[in-house]
Amino acid sequence: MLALVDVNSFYVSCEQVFRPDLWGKPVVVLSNNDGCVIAANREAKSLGIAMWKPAFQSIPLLEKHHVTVFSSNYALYGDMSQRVMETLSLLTPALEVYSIDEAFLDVPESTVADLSAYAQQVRARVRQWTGLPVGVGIAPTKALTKVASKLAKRNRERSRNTFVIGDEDTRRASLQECPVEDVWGIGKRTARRLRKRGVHTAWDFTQLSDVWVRQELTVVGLRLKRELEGVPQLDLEIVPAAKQMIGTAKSFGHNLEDPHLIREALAWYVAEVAEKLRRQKRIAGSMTVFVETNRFRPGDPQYTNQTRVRLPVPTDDTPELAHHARVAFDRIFRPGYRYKKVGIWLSDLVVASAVQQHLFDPDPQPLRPHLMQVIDRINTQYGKGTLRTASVGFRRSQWKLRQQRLSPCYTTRLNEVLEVGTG
DNA sequence: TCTGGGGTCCTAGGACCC
DNA sequence: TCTGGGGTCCTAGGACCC
Repeated sequence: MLALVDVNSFYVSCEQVFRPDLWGKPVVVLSNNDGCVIAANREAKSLGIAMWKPAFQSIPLLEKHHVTVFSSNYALYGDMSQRVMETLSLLTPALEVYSIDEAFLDVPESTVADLSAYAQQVRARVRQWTGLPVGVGIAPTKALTKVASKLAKRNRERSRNTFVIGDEDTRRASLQECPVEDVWGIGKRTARRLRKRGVHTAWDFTQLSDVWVRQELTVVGLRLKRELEGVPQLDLEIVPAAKQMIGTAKSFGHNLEDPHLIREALAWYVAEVAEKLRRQKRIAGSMTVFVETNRFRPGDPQYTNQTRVRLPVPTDDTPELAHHARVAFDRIFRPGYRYKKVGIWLSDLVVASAVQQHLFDPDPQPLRPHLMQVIDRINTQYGKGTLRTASVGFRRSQWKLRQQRLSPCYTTRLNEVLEVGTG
């Protein structure tokens, strides 16, 4: 049996752990750039606050109900996530970290006799050690644990945030209660198609023929059907698979027309992504650079383009990557548009030690890796961008994201640690 | 005025090879 | 008048996840 553990309203709960005065009150967290509401606790949802709506459209409602609003604080959420995962790892023989707030656990043999008790134990332990509330869904396959997890949420009081699909009758009843669009792996588009064919629940989906599912929804759909039937198709991935791409693409605080400013933003993103690459001990063989105008302003002329560059030698060197990124950018930049976003993805990643030198590399620079190490160390200690290439410039305030309601980095910055008043 | 970011997997179709 | 079959690699685009 597998267990899916997920933190309730994860981002909001992280904020509340350090603001206990906010438990029981409506709280939301905004996306990057303070653009949309992306997380809301139950109290906020019950006020009718919609997710993924532009934040400025929700402001009247937020103010009317005195909802507390935070910008996203990924340093905090990332660190809290690690604490949750470490706690869970002590409660299971095998753990897959599935996302920032979810993990699949192999249920220990010794607890199979009383799965509900195990679920409660997991909940209590995470609560005590991290302060965060979690839900637990237990079932024989990953897709079914997802269904169980939904049901655990639907009736929190009765289920105490846990649900077990342990026998055939429960499986059938659970699938019949589960709307097809709530099934893991069935998105909006597919759900619409399925509903047109009279498939309304997860159960209906399992009644379709294999042939049809394979043909219309590819092997992915077929795998899903089996999983819902209780036949495991997806193994626990205990060792996280190496990333195939590493990238970053963030919207600007304001739309930009000036290519010089966009190049500076791109240089900053390159530095971020190169550092990520080095941390994962990988080098990149190619990169994709892309630009986008603001698609939410249909009145503006729209333009998006991307280009892929194969690097002469795979590298993790920031200036080298920045050079190629700039060349790529100049290839796709067109004047006369108001740009919203520039992004870079690195791919063809290989283990750094496996680097194949270019036979005719005109300018091998054996000291560069050391330079990168020094830069990374300084920036870790003194803050991102302390030491940077000149191409990043000094005008970050003209494009950086808006974060007007950022909470302190309680657990990762010494000078922002929570203080307990003395009187 | 203000609408997220970071990923994965799959398929179709074109270019190219022998 | 008639123009193969089998295969790989690459890119673009769609769909999905959290």
